[in-house]
Amino acid sequence: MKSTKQRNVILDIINNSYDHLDAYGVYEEARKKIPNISLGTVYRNLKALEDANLIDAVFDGADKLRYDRKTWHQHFICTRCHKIIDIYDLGFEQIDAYKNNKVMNYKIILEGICEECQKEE
Amino acid sequence: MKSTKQRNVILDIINNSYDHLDAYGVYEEARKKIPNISLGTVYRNLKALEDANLIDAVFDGADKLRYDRKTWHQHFICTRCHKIIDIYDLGFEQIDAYKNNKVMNYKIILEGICEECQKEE
DNA sequence: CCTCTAACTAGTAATGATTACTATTTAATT
DNA sequence: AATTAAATAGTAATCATTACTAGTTAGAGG
Repeated sequence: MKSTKQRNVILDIINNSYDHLDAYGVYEEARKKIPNISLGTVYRNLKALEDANLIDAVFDGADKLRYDRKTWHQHFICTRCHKIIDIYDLGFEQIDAYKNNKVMNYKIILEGICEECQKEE
Repeated sequence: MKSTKQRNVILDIINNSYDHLDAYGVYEEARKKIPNISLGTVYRNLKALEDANLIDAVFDGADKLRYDRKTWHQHFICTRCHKIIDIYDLGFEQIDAYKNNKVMNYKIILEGICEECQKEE
């Protein structure tokens, strides 16, 4: 992976933001540094950085992917407004009630390489 | 919510499938019962059924929403082929290694109504 | 340094999942 | 049975994302 000005700016934006930006939000931020950066470049790099495990992608529960720094934390997602709230201090015993947010459901998603894909390596 | 033939068929398909169908997959199944059912009807009802908490939506990690019955379970999602595997017996102590699948990451997503949205009620 | 080339970029067009729209039909209440 | 709000089929539109193309650049090897 080559190190380009565009890629570095994008990684920087994600690493310094707590806003769970979507691709267009990253694009808007990036234009402040590189005014003629292309939206396609933003999408391509977000995907490349995610594949390289340098950033995380979070689905907002509605219709869009949002991007997030790698610092270990979990998420609370509001099913009404689709706001994403970071959780740093989640103990399993508190899954049912997280602070003042009404938890209706929780999902534990394991991500990795399935057996079949491992065989193909 | 009115009870229609279309809605009942769609709910039935989800409740009797272990395939994590996407909207188009549900559409194809539904057409076996109602040949001229409209794709828009499928989308509208999937969303309505999800809002009514009768079915679940799962993001496949790539680009599509898939629908799932409400039976309590968790998911393993392959980051390579985006296969979704049901997990019924997840203990927290085994999060790091789930059967023969290589778990690279896990996400705990709490879903509910955030403080601000609660105030608006 | 200089050359070379694979990887990258900007800009634009295309794709594909999802939503919106419209005229018609239907569930279910009075 | 009459009424009507909600639902439907079919189609058009939207919008997030990806693909394409011609030109540019990072960085490896001489």
